[in-house]
Amino acid sequence: MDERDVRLLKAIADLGTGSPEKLHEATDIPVSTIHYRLNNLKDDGVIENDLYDIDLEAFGLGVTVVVEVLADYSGSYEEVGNKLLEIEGVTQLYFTMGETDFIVVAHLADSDRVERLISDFEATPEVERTNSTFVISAMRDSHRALQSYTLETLLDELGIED
Amino acid sequence: MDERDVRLLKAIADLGTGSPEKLHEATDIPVSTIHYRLNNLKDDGVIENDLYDIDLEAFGLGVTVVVEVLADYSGSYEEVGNKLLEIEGVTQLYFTMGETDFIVVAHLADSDRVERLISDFEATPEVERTNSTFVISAMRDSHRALQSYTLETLLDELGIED
DNA sequence: GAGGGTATGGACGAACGCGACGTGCGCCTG
DNA sequence: CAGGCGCACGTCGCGTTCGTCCATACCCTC
Repeated sequence: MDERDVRLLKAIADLGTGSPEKLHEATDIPVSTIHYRLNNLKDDGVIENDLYDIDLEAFGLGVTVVVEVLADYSGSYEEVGNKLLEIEGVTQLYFTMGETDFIVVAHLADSDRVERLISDFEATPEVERTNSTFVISAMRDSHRALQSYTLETLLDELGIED
Repeated sequence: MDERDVRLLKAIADLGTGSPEKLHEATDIPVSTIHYRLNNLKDDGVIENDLYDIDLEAFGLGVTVVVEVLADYSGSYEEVGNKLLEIEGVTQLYFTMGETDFIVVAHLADSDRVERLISDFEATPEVERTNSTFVISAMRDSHRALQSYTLETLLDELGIED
């Protein structure tokens, strides 16, 4: 995996499309080369399916951390949240009820990077305290939430008659 | 949104493809209707992009919960984890270091369903205690982890020369 | 039974997937 | 250093698939 692969994958993530033509426009990589690269990435298991889900482990972001963030959001929580969103590696950001204010899931290259992540958090003035938990194994880390449901349950819970 | 829409979206999630032909095989919905339906879902904002990311709020799974699970995994943690994975609504499951054993992110239809989720957890013999946190606002809930990085950082952290 | 929304089938042009082939570059070997 | 080999990249072309348009059929509702 080299720079071009990374640019390609990032373009897919940013644009939200797998269209070779669009990716060409964004990356300047010739369309045929995009095919060539994507095929290799599929063979290598970095790309998992037609939806371009990425195996973060294979890609090189194998470290997952869950961070609880306590913050003083005397302004609005959105304001603080947006600052946290700008920190690199933050994949999920939840504003929550209860003891902690934000819960963050981050995907990082290695455990050394966790340090930087935390110091990025602490460098945000509104952040008062953080509490990080290392993930040993991500047994499921999917955005395809519907997978975990049966069709019946979905119809049921959404109140749809057959 | 009706049964067919749900079947379509679930097929996309299960198969990991957006190919109309494959979806037709899986759902028995005519190809032209698949086009018709998917277009409507895009217009309605349920499907967000070419990667078929789903707006869970628009879909009807607008409630997010983060649950810490304490378990007795005298067997293997995989064994317990696999049981937890079977519980409907579990989108992410992390086996972690530290005080808690598992951290779960779940997407549910409404807050009533949280009750059932928790009782599903508690019904698992190995589970000793759970601690759930409601999400007020999911400020980012993306699987496209690369979005949060700049190209430079990615290259840097993966140790790729330009 | 008239009319709006919804669903389906067919047909056509456009886009895509993929294999075949050509080129350039580095590296080994004689 | 010449020649040969292999890999990565790019170009071309063809068969397939996709997406859209239009015409028709369905089905409630009034």
